[in-house]
Amino acid sequence: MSNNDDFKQLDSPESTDQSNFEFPDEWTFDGWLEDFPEAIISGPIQFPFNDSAGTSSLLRVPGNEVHETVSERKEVKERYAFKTKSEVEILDDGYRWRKYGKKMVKNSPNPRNYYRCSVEGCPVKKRVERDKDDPSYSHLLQKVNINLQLSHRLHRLLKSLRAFLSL
DNA sequence: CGGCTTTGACCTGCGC
DNA sequence: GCGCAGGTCAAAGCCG
Repeated sequence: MSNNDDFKQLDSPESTDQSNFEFPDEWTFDGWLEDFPEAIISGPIQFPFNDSAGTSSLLRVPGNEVHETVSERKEVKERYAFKTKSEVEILDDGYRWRKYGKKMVKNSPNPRNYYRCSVEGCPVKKRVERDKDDPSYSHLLQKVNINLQLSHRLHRLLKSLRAFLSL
């Protein structure tokens, strides 16, 4: 599987509203945490690259199954995982989030919070959990259908990634 | 009053 | 089948 080809399939609509989106200064991205079990199980592909926030990493977490055609891939719920450093639980990423659940999870002193996009018809969900070792970090796992709108943040990360890969 | 959070209950998948 | 853990639901309450 070619990583570059894979990402070329992720064409998301870019509305006028989204095009001017900028990262808040408080967002910093760090390297991927090795101990994020879900990503490791799914077979992570890591793409290090730079953007305006400094050295960054984006981890795409594909489904366990390999889908060879575009139509098959469109049925897959894509997941994106981040580690962000911020005291703020919900960053302004252009979505309106509604919290729908909170659970204590095994092997972590911190609860995991579940959010869904509160705009009608918007299928995006995310999970946010504080790092057990450094509470100033949050793990964020975002689920989005690839043939629907990506978040502003993902969109920009993907753009940076494409630029990096095309060098 | 509308939109949100809270929180216990419920559902589901998985390992044994 | 059973128990556990993760994910979701939905009623109640809060707040601007």
